[in-house]
Amino acid sequence: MATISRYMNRNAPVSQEAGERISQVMMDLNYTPHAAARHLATRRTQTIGIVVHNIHTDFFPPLLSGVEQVVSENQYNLLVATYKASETKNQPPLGPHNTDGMLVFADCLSDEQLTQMCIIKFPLVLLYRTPPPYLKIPFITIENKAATCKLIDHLIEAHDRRSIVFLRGPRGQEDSNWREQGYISSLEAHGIPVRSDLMLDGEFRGPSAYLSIKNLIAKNKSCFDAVFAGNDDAAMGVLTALQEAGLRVPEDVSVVGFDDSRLTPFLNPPMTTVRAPTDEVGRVATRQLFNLLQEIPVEQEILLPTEIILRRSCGCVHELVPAL
Amino acid sequence: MATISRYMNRNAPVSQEAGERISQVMMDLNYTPHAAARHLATRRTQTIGIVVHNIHTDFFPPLLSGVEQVVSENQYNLLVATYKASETKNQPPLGPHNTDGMLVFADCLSDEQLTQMCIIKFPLVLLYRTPPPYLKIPFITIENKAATCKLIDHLIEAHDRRSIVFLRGPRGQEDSNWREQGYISSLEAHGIPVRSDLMLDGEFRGPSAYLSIKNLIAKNKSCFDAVFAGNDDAAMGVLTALQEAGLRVPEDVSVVGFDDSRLTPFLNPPMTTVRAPTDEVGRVATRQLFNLLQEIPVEQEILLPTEIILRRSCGCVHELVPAL
DNA sequence: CCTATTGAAGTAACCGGTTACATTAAATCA
DNA sequence: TGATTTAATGTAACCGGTTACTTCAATAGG
Repeated sequence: MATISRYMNRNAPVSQEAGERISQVMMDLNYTPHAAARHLATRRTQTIGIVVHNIHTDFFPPLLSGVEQVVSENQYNLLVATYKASETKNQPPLGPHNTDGMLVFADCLSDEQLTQMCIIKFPLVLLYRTPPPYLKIPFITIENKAATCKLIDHLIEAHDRRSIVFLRGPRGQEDSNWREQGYISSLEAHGIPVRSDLMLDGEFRGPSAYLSIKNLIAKNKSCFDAVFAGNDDAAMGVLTALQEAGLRVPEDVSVVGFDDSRLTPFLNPPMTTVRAPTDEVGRVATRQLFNLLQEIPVEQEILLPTEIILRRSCGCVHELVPAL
Repeated sequence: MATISRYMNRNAPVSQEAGERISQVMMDLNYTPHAAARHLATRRTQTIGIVVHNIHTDFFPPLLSGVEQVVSENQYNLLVATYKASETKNQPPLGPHNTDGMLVFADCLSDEQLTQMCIIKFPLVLLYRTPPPYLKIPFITIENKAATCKLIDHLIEAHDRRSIVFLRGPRGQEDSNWREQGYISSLEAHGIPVRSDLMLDGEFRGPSAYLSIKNLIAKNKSCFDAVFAGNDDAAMGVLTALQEAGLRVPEDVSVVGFDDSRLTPFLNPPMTTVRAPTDEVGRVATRQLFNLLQEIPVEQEILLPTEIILRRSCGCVHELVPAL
């Protein structure tokens, strides 16, 4: 038995002959080692987990895809769970009991839950959020504020927009706050007053954004000339609401998003947005996590750059054909 | 120890007092049971797996999302792996050793691999494929042929298209074959000859579709007046190629897709396509798998209906605003 | 030639739960 | 009241591997 184990793990010498017999018998019996037994004995699950809010918005696929890529390169398994601490009293479905480490998206886990996991030294990497100040957890974020600021600058300077609606993301999500800061600082830099009646909920989702814009239009159709949608998903909802109201994009209203998700160049009109390297976030974060697992020192903080992408929805002439 | 186990699994009476002590201590110690130990003892992993080709195309998110929903309703874990038997010699990353059952997308696993798993009675449900005739594995498919046929009928009858390009999906994927059958039978029903020079590779992916159309245009710009793209992803590639060549959609060329993925109504022009209940496939399949796990008899074969959705890309007037 | 080292394989404890079986006390029954 | 059932708990084997420790033979070193 021990020899077999040593053969399979190649962690001690095994005679040629024994090796051949083992591999022969393994073939004959169609043997695969029982993962649970191995996990139990080694205390390693060869599995990492990722906790996200949901899977079906355009935002997650590239993230998951990046994660999955690195995970399979490392011959690990990937457990995917949807969970949001603020919406349930259940324990998180993933943790030390079934994974070796975890990627945590934004506010899926509460500060207390993170603290618990830190106490037991459970390897974590945070995506799109910073840890509470008393915890040392590596995290990956993207440049939100500067990009948003530039985008708003562009609306103001290039397209002479002054009444720019800002759609917030979900409360408690840092990206949303930074984008708000960028919005405000751009307005202030241009001496434009920040109007709270133009700052609405969007929740980074189409339906919610749609409703916000629809309500705004119901109150006063011409009180705004541009919309920063929060993200691309919300931007789609904005387009719908504007179209319903007979407002033209970009002639009457400029619309800009965030993420540069795969479909933005195909929208009508093609959407001006901020390119965020979502798949790269997934890859980098997963590599960080694997480093943690091997106790290789990791950078505490990684900030990935973003870049504004001008297309037609802000008012720019845009003759480029969508890239694939 | 046994009492604790019984308390946690509630499968034998435990005194009130003992129960309280246990739960108290569990809180104090911040105890979570070790999944691997449990798996080893019970021979159940409380985990199901899904094998797909990749995650990042628009097709998979709704599928995964549907699966994940049912999985978490059942308090199970979900292992996600990308794998394609035809592209590697490695063993599949998922199987009896780490899951209780598996969902298998299309041709991710080979017939031999399926056979192996059947021999050991490993619960499987197939997505978008039928099992080889000698295996009894429940499967979920969608109505491909009739829908494609109707869509081609529509191009011919409503828009007077005669030279309709057909972009194939990946070889070995049944959906693609059925769609081809639908295409052919519609042409035949209208007495239009089936031209092999109009049947090109698309692989259900944008870049591939783009190249096929680009090549075709290079040969003869006006040899076709419509494109059935195979799926929506490919349709996006088609749009790009046409746009580059200065061909207008739908005036010069009608373009239609398949799937009705989330973005199709937002494309420019909004895409005529076939609505496939992808998330429902995920849910239904997962429910089937859970039935198998509990040895509840399941339907061997489930065929979900599809429905054609007319928008502007085929030439129909389309005033509806995209729904969210 | 004797000892130290190395290669290969065996032995058994251990990982952390589950569960069949045994035990004991309390409750029910005739 | 004694016999039987039921509730609650204890005991220990077991799930299927890993690995520290041991054994033994072959080889190298002095």
